[in-house]
Amino acid sequence: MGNLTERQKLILALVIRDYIEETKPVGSVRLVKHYGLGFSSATVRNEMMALTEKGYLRQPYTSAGRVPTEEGYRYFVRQLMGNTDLPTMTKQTIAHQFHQAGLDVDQWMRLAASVLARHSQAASLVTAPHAETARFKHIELIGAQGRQVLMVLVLTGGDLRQQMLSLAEPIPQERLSAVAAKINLLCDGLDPDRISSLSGQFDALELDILKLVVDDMRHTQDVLGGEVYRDGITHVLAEPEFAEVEVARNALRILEERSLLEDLLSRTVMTGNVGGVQVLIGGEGTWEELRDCSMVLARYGAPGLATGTLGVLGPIRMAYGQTISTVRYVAGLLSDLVVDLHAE
Amino acid sequence: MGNLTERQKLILALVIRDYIEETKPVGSVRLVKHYGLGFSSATVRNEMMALTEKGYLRQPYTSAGRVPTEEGYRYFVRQLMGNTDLPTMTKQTIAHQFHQAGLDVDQWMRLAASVLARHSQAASLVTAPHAETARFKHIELIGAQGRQVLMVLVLTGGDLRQQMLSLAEPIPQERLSAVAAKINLLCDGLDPDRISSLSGQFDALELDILKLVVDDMRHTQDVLGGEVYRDGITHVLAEPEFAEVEVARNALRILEERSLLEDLLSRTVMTGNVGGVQVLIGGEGTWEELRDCSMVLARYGAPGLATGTLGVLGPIRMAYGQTISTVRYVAGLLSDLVVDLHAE
DNA sequence: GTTAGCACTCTCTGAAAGAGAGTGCTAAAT
DNA sequence: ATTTAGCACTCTCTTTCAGAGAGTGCTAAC
Repeated sequence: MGNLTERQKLILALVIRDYIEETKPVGSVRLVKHYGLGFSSATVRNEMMALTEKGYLRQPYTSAGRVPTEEGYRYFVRQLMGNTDLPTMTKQTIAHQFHQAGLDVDQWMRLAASVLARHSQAASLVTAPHAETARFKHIELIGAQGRQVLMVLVLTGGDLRQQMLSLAEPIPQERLSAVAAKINLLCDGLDPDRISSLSGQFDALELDILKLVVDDMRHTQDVLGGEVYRDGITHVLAEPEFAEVEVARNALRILEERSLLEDLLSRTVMTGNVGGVQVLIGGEGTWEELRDCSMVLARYGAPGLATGTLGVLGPIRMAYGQTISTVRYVAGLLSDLVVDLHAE
Repeated sequence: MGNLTERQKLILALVIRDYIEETKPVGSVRLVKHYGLGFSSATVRNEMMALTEKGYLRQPYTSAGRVPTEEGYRYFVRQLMGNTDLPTMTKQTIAHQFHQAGLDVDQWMRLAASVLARHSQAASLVTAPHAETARFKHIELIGAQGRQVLMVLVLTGGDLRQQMLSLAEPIPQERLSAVAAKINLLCDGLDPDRISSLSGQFDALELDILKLVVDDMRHTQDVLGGEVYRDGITHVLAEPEFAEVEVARNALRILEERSLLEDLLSRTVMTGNVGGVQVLIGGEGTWEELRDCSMVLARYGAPGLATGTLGVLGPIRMAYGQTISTVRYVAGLLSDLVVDLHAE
């Protein structure tokens, strides 16, 4: 599939650009006229034929204009696009919004989803940051009415889990506080496995609670342990490729079904490094559900402390440059947040 | 708009039933044949004319079959439907699922959204329960690294709020614990206003924190203070009336935009009683966004303790009987949960 | 009050025709 | 050896038109 000449690269890039803007097959004449090329439409036709041969363009039907193939988009993103970056103005506006939100993680997540959705004109997705390896930090047991007890579990990295317990018999608050104090003393900074190994030093009530603590800590390590924030679902519906309801359903299922999402994330961004942006174009042969759409994903956070995932889902005909730089920039901001939360 | 004869009621009910099943205008001949009526199609035509006159039916175009108007659906829901109830089997299955979920509120919410979506074949919506009047129960201040402090605030009813604070200077954990203990002692069971009035008894650091506590408590009283759980968005997209993308967008915006939702809920279910189910058919002249869809909403919980909202959004051509009974039943289950969590 | 009969209305479907856009090829020009 | 002009050809999209079909509303008989 030999390499492309400079002129072929130019034409491929222009076809993609034009198709993204106009949503209809790009013809040779239009290309020459609209972008003031220094050669004739016949030349463009010849080059287009070559690009079609190589699998980067295709014709919806004989003697129609050209449309980029998925392979074409991939080549564009990898080789042609260059390192786009958001305008400084845009960056400042976004950063400003985040600074106004203070240090509330929930706010940041919501804002991140909103910014991603607006700037990429697609559906966005943000998972809350959580520690990769959960370590115990603090437990609090607060008696509610009767046998009900609220257990609040704090893990390193600020992960917080709550749970209502229903005990066999009412326990006075003093006893609960004592239990919490003992656990806090003995388990400080330990991972779930270490905690399990300490069972000898606790009585029955304490062991009951420790078991819940360990379960909760293990659960927190899942990819999607925390909340998932979404936004911009209506944007993708506005795109013509999602006019077909079946296509739209398929795409939204990815955002909606936790199991699909978990599978997808664990096999993509979770294998990559923080900071890198991954682009999935049209399922890539692996994900049937993604057949008609693309995703731009990134992992953010501080490795070892806490990480999360964010990304965007839109049509394959997506403004990759703009979207990738937005995802990268927001990932950077959220990484800063995570570091700030842990910084001294 | 005089009352309807028994036969007119029967015909209206059958038209609605048939239209819900078949999604196409109902003709007089079909009605007679398909439901074995004891009178002729000409009679049905006469009655249909009367029903059209009264505003309960309409014709998409001259000499087409009849389709229910919104007014028709409303009459049906109010007068004709009777008190439907889910089959005992179905109820048991649902209840069983909930019991398996233990006492984890998050699980219950997710399950409720899932059950509602599946049984009504529409998009569902559940808000977590929270106290109507927030009362202080417990505060915990946990030093993270450096000047960062995690504040965990527990309110009566099990509402839990967390927040990361960034203090002006590092404070040792002993001091933080002392502050928390003092606040716990003095504010126990108080509402935000009372807490504000105590300012004389605290020093600067304590006042800083108390201010955050009060703000957080006030925020919790909002309709949508907590998390919103959604499910079944793909169901509504499968309905033919949402094939038009504009219509689908409009409907999904209601679910997506917090501000719209807040307005909607505060002006409907929040004005009603716990237990009652409210049905909104086609915007009711008030909500432009709801023009092409219906919602079935209910409030659940225990008044005075904690309440939440749940509901379903689907096309106007909705199986109201089935949906209403599902919403009612799930609301009942969640109310039981809330009571359980507070019971002694 | 109910029903059969019938003319009429309106949509839906499919076929046919014409317009338009764009290609691929050939042969000339650079 | 490229590049370009010219041109026939292909395929879709839109419009038009006619016929089928479903269902009504009216009238007159039961």
